[in-house]
Parts: sequence; C-alpha cells; structure tokens
Amino acid sequence: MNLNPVAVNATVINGTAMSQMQSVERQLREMILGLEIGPGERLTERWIESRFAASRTPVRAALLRLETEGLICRDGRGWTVSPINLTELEQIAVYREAVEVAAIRITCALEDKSAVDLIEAMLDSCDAATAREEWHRVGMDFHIELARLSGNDFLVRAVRDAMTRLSRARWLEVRDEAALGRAWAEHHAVLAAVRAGDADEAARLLSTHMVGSRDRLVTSLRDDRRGLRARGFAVVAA
Amino acid sequence: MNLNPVAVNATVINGTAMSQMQSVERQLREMILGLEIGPGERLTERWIESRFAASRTPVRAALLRLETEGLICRDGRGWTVSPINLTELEQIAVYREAVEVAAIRITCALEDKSAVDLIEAMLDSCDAATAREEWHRVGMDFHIELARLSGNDFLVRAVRDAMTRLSRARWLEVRDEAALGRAWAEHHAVLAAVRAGDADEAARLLSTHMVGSRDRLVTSLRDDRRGLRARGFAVVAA
DNA sequence: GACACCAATTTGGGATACCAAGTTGGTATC
DNA sequence: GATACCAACTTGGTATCCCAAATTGGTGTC
Repeated sequence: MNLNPVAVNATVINGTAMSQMQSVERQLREMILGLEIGPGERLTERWIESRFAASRTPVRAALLRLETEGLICRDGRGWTVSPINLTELEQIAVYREAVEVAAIRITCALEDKSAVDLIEAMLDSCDAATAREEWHRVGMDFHIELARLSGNDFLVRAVRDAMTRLSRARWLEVRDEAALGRAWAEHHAVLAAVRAGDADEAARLLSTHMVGSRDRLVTSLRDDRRGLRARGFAVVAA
Repeated sequence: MNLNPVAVNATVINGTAMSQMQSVERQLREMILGLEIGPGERLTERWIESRFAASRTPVRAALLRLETEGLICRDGRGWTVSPINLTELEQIAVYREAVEVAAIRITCALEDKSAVDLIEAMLDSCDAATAREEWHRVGMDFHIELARLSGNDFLVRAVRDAMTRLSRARWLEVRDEAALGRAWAEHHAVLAAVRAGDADEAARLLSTHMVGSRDRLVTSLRDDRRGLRARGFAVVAA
C-alpha cells in the first residue's frame, strides 16, 4: 500500500523534481563528504532507508553510484564509508596532475581566453571574511572549471572525480591562513599564464602548485593521524 | 514464492560463484561490447529480465553499473546502448594519452623492469595465425598492463575505462594486416624504451603510437559511417 | 573461565506487486 | 480521409516480501 503521493515523495530543488534515488544519493553524498558519517563507519541499507524515508530500491541504486564514486566501499556483505587512505590519496594526486596538466595545455592553445575571466571572478569572490567551507568549495571548483576550459568532458570528469575523492581529506587538512593565501596566489598565477597562452609556464605553475598541495595534504594527515582516529575516522596508510 | 535454489541461480565461472547481478552485468557487457546489441538500440528492463532469467533487482543494478562505464545511457525514461560518438572518441583518446604517458614516465623511473618481460610475452603470443579477436584483446591489454607497471591504481583504472569505451569502435575499425603489424612493432619499441629507462623516448613513442592510432580510428569510422548506419548502428558526430 | 553449540536477529540479494506516466492502436466524429 | 479521443498496454520507479547467510547473544558443558 503506497499512501504517499508524488508531491510528498519527490524532493524539489531549484524547481527540478528529483527521483527518490537522486534525492537519497545526493543527501547521502553530502553526509559523507561533510563527515557527518565518518570514514570507516558501517552503513546498512535499512538504516539509510529509514533515515531518508525511502524504500530499498532507490537506496540501493544510490549506494551503487556512491560506490563508483569511491565514497563507499563493500565490506564483505555490507557497506562502509571509505576510509581515508593515504596511499590512495597520493595516487589520486598523481592521476589528477596528469589530467589537469593535459587540460591546461589544451586550453593554452585555444584562441578564446575569455572564460578565464569567469574563473578569476570566482577566485576573487573569496576574501578574508569568507567562510572556510566556501574557500574549500571554490578551491575545488577552480580546478574543475579550469579543466572545463579544455572542452574535453573526460578530462573534466576525471578532475571532478579526483576532487570528490580528495574532498574529505582536504577538509580534514589543517590549513592556516597562509596556506589559503598561497593557494589563492598560485591559482591566480596559473590563470595569468593561461591568459598569456604560455602552455609550458602554465603547466609548470599548475604542477608545482599541485605537488606542494599534495605534500602538505599528506603530511598534515599523516601527522594528525592519531587525532583523526580519536575522532572515530578510519585512516589507513596501506 | 521463490522456487529457485541457489545452485540454479548462481553462475559459476572459474570455480567462483557470481551473484545474479554480476552475471547479468557481465553477460550484458559482453553482448554490448561484442556488438550483439548494436549501438543505439533500446533496452528495456523487462527484456533483459527475461533474456537472462533474472528479476529486475539485479537487472537494475547491472544497468546502473554499465551506465557508469558509458556502455549504456539513459534515453528519457528508458535505456539505450550508447551510440558510437566520434567527438567522444576523440576526447577519450586525448584523455587516454595524458594518463598513459604519465604512467609510462613513472614506470621508466622504476628500478625493477622485470615486469616488462610479461608484457612482451603477451605481445609475442600473437602471430599471423592468431584470431582477430585475440589481437583485439591483446591490443587492449597491452595498454592496461603497461599502465599497471606504474603501480598507480587510478591510472590503471582510467586506462581500462578508456579502453572499454573505445572497444566497440576499435572492433568496428577496418584494420588491415599492415596496421596490425605496425601497432605490434610500435608496442615493442615502446617496451624497449621503457626497459632502457628512457622516459622521454618512451613517452614520445607511446604518444606517437596513440595519436596515429586515434587518427586512423576516427578516419576509418567517419569514412565508413554510412556502412555502419546500414548495419543498424547509431553513429553520431555531435 | 573457556568454549562449543544453538536460536533469534540482522542484513544484503533477489523476486514480485503496484503505480504513474508514456505509448500505441483503434474508434467515433466530422 | 483526417483528426480528436480514449482504452489497453508498456515501462521505469517504488514498495514490500522472502530467503540464505552472517552475526549475535545466551546457555550448557567441561
């Protein structure tokens, strides 16, 4: 017996109706990325079902998608929120660098550089008063949008996927004001090189930025591993 | 009422029991990659259900997975086997090149080059008497296994994903004996450079090989587009 | 106290029933 | 014959039920 009319079941965001599956997927993803469910925590389909007032069919569809995003993984017969894996983070950073550098080289060769302005505006929308959460989001979007300028959907997808997988770790990273400022400056420098069409320089700047970013990330997490574990987060180094 | 015992439901391959979902996914993937179901064909969950004697739960799980692999895509409310998209193929080729070149540079920097022998042996297992299907498989595996030497799982996954998406197109490509021989020789040359630890040369050879390969692929499909359409295959250039 | 053993519960995999929206084919009307 | 209209069917989305396997918790034995 289904007593729920569509108007009740469907979640509406920005005027667009979402299916139950999309709704569950979205909410669950936000909970995982927002660390409301910690890395390493067990998930049961039944819990999700009751938590989001959906039946198991959309729940399972959402789980399958989140698994391909790497946010959850199978744990024997059940599901687990993916632990923070330092080795994996390093590998993703290498992958990301290859893809982003390829993208920026393509972009530098393009005639129309006007889209760079939009990214620059995005960067400039952050200032000292901006919430850390917003800095975090802009820091991710910068790389995704930069890749998008290449016009290659697969490069964009790869960058987005990598950033999603790195997202929780970047959020956990202990970053001071200086680090945020440095990243901001490096992003601007990269854009300047792109605007000038200097592919080698843009690639070099971007690469340097990413290597530094990766090293600080991994070091920060490695140093704070005990603290993270104390918060109930699974952090593995294997 | 479920009358089917596990022994009937479970498909066993190589002594390993597969779930219904895995079985449906695998069979459906093979049918799509083997062009038994042509690009652009509509799929209904009910047809798959009866075709593989499974219920809709595993069918839907399989469809969700194949969607993330890019082999099928949503078509309004239904499912369609992904058409051959020439623009997409070109983008994948660019993506692939970035990833494979990054992987081979890492591999060249490694001390232990013994794994190269295994790939060389794989290449050498093909000769004039080898079936075209086998050439096809080895041609894919060469690139995947070469990436695996880097030790970076994300680079491997990216290459495997790209090769899967290119697979049908490569199978449709009109390739003569000369083309197969050239590819074989180029593969060997790449391995030689890797063994010598010459990253720049290996990257150059691999890159050249892939660019040529991509150009021939796209040209072949573009030229034969009419013939492919006549066989009922959707080929789009958008 | 350690351990083997069994029943109750939990859980994911699968099967099926139901619904709403879309499609289709036929029919009545003009 | 063209068209408006409606009923039957199709189809994906969702809810619910069943099952087997794993987990859990308690109990009796040594």
